Amino acid sequence: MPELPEVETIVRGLRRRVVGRTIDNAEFRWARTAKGDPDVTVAGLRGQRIEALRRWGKYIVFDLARDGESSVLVVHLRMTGNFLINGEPGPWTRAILTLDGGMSLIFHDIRKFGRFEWAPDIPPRLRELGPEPLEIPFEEFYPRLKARSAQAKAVLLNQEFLRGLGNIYCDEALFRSRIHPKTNTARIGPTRAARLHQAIQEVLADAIEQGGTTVMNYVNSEGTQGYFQLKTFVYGKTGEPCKVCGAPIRKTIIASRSTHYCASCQRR
DNA sequence: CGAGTCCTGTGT
DNA sequence: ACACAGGACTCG
Repeated sequence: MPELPEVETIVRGLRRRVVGRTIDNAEFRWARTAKGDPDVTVAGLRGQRIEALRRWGKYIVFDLARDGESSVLVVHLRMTGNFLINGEPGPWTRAILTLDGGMSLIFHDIRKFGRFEWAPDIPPRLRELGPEPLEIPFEEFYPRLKARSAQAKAVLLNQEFLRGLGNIYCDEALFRSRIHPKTNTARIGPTRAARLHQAIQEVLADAIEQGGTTVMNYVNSEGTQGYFQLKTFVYGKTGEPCKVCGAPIRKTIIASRSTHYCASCQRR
């Protein structure tokens, strides 16, 4: 479920509740949720004060401090991960962070793909990711786009190009900018590139404003059902009429991911 | 590049 | 029974 807007929503929901608190204990009910040795991770997290909480692409970064030493807890929710504040542990609970003041963070993750990594600092792999899509100016975006020579959908999905876009928002941004997902990025001129840059920013901003996009059972950090949802134009709309022109939305596979587009609005 | 892997749940 | 799902990593 989570792409940049969903992660941003979760981080905003958690931040005011956890910053300034101390991790009294950590528990992994699914050992592989911890990257490396779970016991080492637990020992590393105990007694850490949460100094700040931020988002890095689709990652959640807890900035920690203990005895004057800083470190980070990096969490990736992958497909089905989520945090519940003060929730009851259940069959899909993979990790629990017990904070001071009688507070707990339950990590709920049906598919067990989510990962917790405790490290001295932001790992190199994260530093090598591309810029934040909501922060990159067009003057930087355009040459970056032109420097690639691959299908637009594959480029947008690549976290080394921009960090945080996932399958839904790639399809939606391409639709909004009327660019066919198979267009080679090296052949996108300044006009279309500007539309794409703006579409990316708009669709992410819209989604964040609405608390993300719910496909299946999205439950926010407070444990209540998500009520708003971004309306998608193409994602998951295969066969339905395009909301702009009425042509049926098509589905294909690009970079081994399902890709939705309107063949009439998005010409090659 | 694509294919396989990690996983469980849902829909056909 | 089988395809498919918001993601990312490893391998050939």
